[in-house]
Amino acid sequence: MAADGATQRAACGQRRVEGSSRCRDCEIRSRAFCAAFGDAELTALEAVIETISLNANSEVFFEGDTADYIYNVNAGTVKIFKSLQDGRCQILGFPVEGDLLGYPVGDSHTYSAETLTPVRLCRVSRARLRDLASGFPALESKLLEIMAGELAGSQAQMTVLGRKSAPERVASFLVQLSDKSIANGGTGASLSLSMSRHDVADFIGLTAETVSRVLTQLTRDGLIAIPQPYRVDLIRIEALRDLAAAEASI
Amino acid sequence: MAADGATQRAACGQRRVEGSSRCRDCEIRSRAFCAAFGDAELTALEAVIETISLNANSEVFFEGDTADYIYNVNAGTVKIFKSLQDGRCQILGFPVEGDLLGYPVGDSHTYSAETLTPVRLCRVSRARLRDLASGFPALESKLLEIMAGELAGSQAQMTVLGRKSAPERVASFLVQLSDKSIANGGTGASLSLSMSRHDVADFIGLTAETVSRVLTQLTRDGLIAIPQPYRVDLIRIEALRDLAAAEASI
DNA sequence: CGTCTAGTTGAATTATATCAATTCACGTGG
DNA sequence: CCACGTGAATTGATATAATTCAACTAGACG
Repeated sequence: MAADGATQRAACGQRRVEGSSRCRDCEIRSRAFCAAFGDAELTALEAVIETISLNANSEVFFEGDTADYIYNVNAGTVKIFKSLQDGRCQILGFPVEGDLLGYPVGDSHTYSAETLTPVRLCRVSRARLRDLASGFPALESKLLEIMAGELAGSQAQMTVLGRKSAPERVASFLVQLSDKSIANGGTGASLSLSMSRHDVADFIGLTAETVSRVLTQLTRDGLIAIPQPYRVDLIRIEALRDLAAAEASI
Repeated sequence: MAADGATQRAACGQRRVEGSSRCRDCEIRSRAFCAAFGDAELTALEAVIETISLNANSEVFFEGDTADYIYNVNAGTVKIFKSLQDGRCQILGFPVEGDLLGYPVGDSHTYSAETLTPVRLCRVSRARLRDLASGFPALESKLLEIMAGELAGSQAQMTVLGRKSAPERVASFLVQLSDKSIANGGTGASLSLSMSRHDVADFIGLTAETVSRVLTQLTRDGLIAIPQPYRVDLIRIEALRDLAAAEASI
């Protein structure tokens, strides 16, 4: 469904820059950093933003690249990850619509970003954004809020990676996707995955085989159902939450 | 050296509030968020900050507590961590002098904080800080910069926890401490640990026994020396870096 | 001088990784 | 429309890194 084979290099032709967009009409603006801008400032924002379309499996940027731009995901799913020398990979997250890609601080990107599905992005020059920000303190507030949210998420994921068992990790991952789906207006009961088992494994610190085994076991136990490989129905979501939430309930 | 036995609850008497401090004379101001304030604004800051002294092994706050204050570590070492229901623990970091404790966003603390050594803290009411911030946009910039640094650190640690072997984890930890020591003006060759083997284990996702075994092996291999349990000399630091840096060198 | 805790070391266990077939889903081309 | 080929997912057998359980050692402190 999502992956279509060869991880072909994103030729320039694949990266269609579609010119300035009309932020006024943007459906996800309220969820993105652009929410910081009032109607009055939108014109300035529109002049600075470009929309880009990418195929599945194309890179957006690499770790270490000069960070001239930051991006907002408009549609589709991206994976952001760090690579080790011998090919090991740690996926840091799966940004979707409304999520920020790249950080407003620092000279170079601290992770690589690659699309999992066809993706539409808004691209903003960091230099221009900085110019804008000087006039709108609300923007830095919003960015601070976003970064704090990401930091809290990273720390929760550190707990998953450092201290949870394989079934707990898988359950945590599913519950997390479910919550995100609910936040975006879905029911959270039926998930459409846009990443492979291997990507799931690289996110929660396991191997693809172990992820597969755990999913099979969860299916046998009646906690989930997998009608198609890229679809997961959460049947007994409270049981999944219990498994995931080895966390102390505050 | 650091731990002195029972994790006694911090009685109120141990939390000595010493009143307002003179930020002007603060030696670590340049390294803390207060660096955002110019000489002119320091008076306002001084009126809002309180200095607090804590014994070793006292809690600063718990995960879930209402976050009325944020803190700056002035001296000593703190551990910040998340707990699971059954007692498992993931340590997120070991803030030292100049580091921020608690985040300027969100209603409650997302982790617990406990001192490892005697600690001096600056405490600022978040409400008052917010008032100050409205006048000084530089403060939010500084906080954004700090949060971005912490986020990058968390993501690096995710890679350690998700994808590295036990020796690589220990080496990563030692190199990280060494770099921090260098950044603070030390040589980075001789480390004074303020945390137990168990705390190290809870930070890098291992058990205390495994940490101990790896340290013994690194000693046998001549990469480090451990003259006292809480002191580690890095003998062949390049070899340690190689071991730690399974990371792709950009 | 004895007690207590942290640390180290050893032996046995186990969860997960690794290696190796199958099976499955899906797009392609006949 | 169906056979085929391809990559992903699943399943099984085995290996192994790290944990667990347990004993022992060494400082620290009363």
